[in-house]
Amino acid sequence: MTYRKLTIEDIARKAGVSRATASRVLNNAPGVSADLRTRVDRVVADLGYRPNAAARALASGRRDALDLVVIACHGDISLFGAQPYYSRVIAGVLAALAGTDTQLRVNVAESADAPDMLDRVAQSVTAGAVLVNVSPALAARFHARCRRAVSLGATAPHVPAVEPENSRAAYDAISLLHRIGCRRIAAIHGPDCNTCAAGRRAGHLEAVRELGLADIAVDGGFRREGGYAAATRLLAAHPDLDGIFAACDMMAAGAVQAITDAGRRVPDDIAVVGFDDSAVAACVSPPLTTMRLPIEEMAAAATRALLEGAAAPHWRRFFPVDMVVRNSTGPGAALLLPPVRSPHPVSALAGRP
Amino acid sequence: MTYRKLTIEDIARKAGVSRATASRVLNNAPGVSADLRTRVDRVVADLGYRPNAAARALASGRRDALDLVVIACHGDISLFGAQPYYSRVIAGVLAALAGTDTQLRVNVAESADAPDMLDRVAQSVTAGAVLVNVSPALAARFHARCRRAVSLGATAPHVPAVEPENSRAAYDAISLLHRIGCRRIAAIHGPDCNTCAAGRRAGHLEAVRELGLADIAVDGGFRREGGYAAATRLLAAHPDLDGIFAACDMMAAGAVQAITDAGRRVPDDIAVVGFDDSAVAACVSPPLTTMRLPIEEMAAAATRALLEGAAAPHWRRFFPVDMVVRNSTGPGAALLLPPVRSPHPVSALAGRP
DNA sequence: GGTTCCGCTGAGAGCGCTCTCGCGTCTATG
DNA sequence: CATAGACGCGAGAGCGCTCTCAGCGGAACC
Repeated sequence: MTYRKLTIEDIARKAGVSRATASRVLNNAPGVSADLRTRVDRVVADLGYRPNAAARALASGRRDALDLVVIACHGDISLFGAQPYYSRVIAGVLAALAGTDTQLRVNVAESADAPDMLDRVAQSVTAGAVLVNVSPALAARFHARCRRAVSLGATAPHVPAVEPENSRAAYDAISLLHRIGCRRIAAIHGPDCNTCAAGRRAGHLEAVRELGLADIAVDGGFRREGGYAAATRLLAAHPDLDGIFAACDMMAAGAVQAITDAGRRVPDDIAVVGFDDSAVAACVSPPLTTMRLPIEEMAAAATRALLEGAAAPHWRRFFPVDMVVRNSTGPGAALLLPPVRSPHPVSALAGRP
Repeated sequence: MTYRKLTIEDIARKAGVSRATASRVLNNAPGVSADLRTRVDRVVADLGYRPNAAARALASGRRDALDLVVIACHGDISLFGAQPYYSRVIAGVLAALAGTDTQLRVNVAESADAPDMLDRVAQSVTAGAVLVNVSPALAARFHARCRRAVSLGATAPHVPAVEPENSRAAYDAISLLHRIGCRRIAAIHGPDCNTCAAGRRAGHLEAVRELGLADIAVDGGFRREGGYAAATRLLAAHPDLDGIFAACDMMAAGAVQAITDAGRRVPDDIAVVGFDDSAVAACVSPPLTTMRLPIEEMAAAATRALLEGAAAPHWRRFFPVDMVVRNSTGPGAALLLPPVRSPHPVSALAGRP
């Protein structure tokens, strides 16, 4: 099957119009008579013509692609496959992109290669970029070069962002543990270089301060095995532990396993709260009480802001993180009222990382 | 900060060479003196120049991007976020792409829009496309237009493919259930339009035939809720059920939940085997015995074949699916020898879908 | 010294598209 | 009836790059 490459020239010739008119029809631009428009449309349909994206991008300066930029901590690119988080981000972006015939490009780099990768992406003119876990400094530089960027999560002040209330949510989670009676609460955090992990850590510290708890915290690397190892260590160091807050569900799942393996019970001996409300949360036994991060919605909002060009430098959209009470915090937790929220939950946290 | 767009012209001028020479240096083409080469390289580094991808693609006809093409069943694009499968595919592709400065484009469409999307992707010349769950007919058409495509999973005969032994693995899973004593075994399958689901269904049917089982099968849509609903129905219809094979771990997790909610025990009353060995498998209680699909490795292999241009029409690479025995099949299963495998496990299955 | 060959370089013609600009036609206006 | 404006259309100049081809100087050979 010889499938000769069609160009707009072919279409124009076949339809008996100029290249310019054909282009106008293809782009739904005004200033074409209905007659010619249908004629061109038919030829396009008959021949199955598709404009060449590269040529279009070059000529127009616009791009048909939106970039997702993810920086992996410590070169841990494999986290991308292990964490449900990222596929949920992609799902959200794709949902917002559906029907726009804008394509999604996925760029993942380790922190070491991050500046290089960001420069490359910034240079290629795109519909925009959704930045995931890009440090504030790099995000700022990126945004300075290519104005079309939105950060998923807290970042530099003048970079537009979609932010979950990480800090607030972590505070709420620990507050819940406290209210069901836990007094010796530990936190298993994500890696330092992860911006979300930092926000959750801040919330933990605030809870420690306000509730008069000891600051017991370890890093679980956002992985199940890390959560298992962290909980094992915590259990050994603090035999009186009665509550664990994990900064993601995968780590919480590992922690539950470690607790069980150590011969303790969840939630009777130790209550556990996870974070994300990912697919695993409901699969764990007992099912995890967790903080529902609206990842898909946030990613979709960031994408839409980019497509609509609505993302001015200080544009910001905050997403509440709701508590999903399941069994890992015991039967009592469900009966408790949700923690009291201020009307503008975020203002209280302004200035926090 | 005024960040004027650099072109190769700027580089050439600044380095005192022609555009052609600058281009040669940028592409590591031979025929440039070491002197000029270093001069150009330094200017590029100093100015932080990045060639424009669109212009490069247009001029060379090559593309710096590799496409991942996913067709979602029944318009169920949200499965992308709910199934760990897809992020593992992406992780595998990204791993193979690391260091090649080829970018990944993700294209997801519902079955209804599939022909349209495939045409668009086929038209834009790319480094190649990894086809996930594209029907054999569409894959064949796609491959006819753009020779650079590899299917992940069984497909049309002359489309290159990386195939897991789905059928064999499903057979092995059910055979395990049979060997630990299950006699009333049901299967929870994926949606018909999913090619992997079809392979697993074929293996189930073979097991039914060879082991003399009843053909009890329902569709669980590759989702946890679907698995829960399916198991609930199965339990009601077949009170004597003692084994369940689920075509993915998410459905298996749902099934375990349903069994527990129905007051039966896993594995004591009903043994369960999942598929994929995804992140949830280990989180479920009891942890799932499952078939480990080397998704990342397969995706990486497909990607490498594309990059190296090794994917001739009949190119094929088969991946064995190993059994991971955990507790959902009881303590006895671990003691059983793995099922006997023929030396070339796939040849026996040749001609199967 | 003349010829050949070879390695390095630059000029220039596109790649397929968009978009400005100007021309011609057609309708409202004074 | 002349003029202005609006509208539809085509010509043509790029977008930033690659790649062929011709030229040029120097080494090798007769």
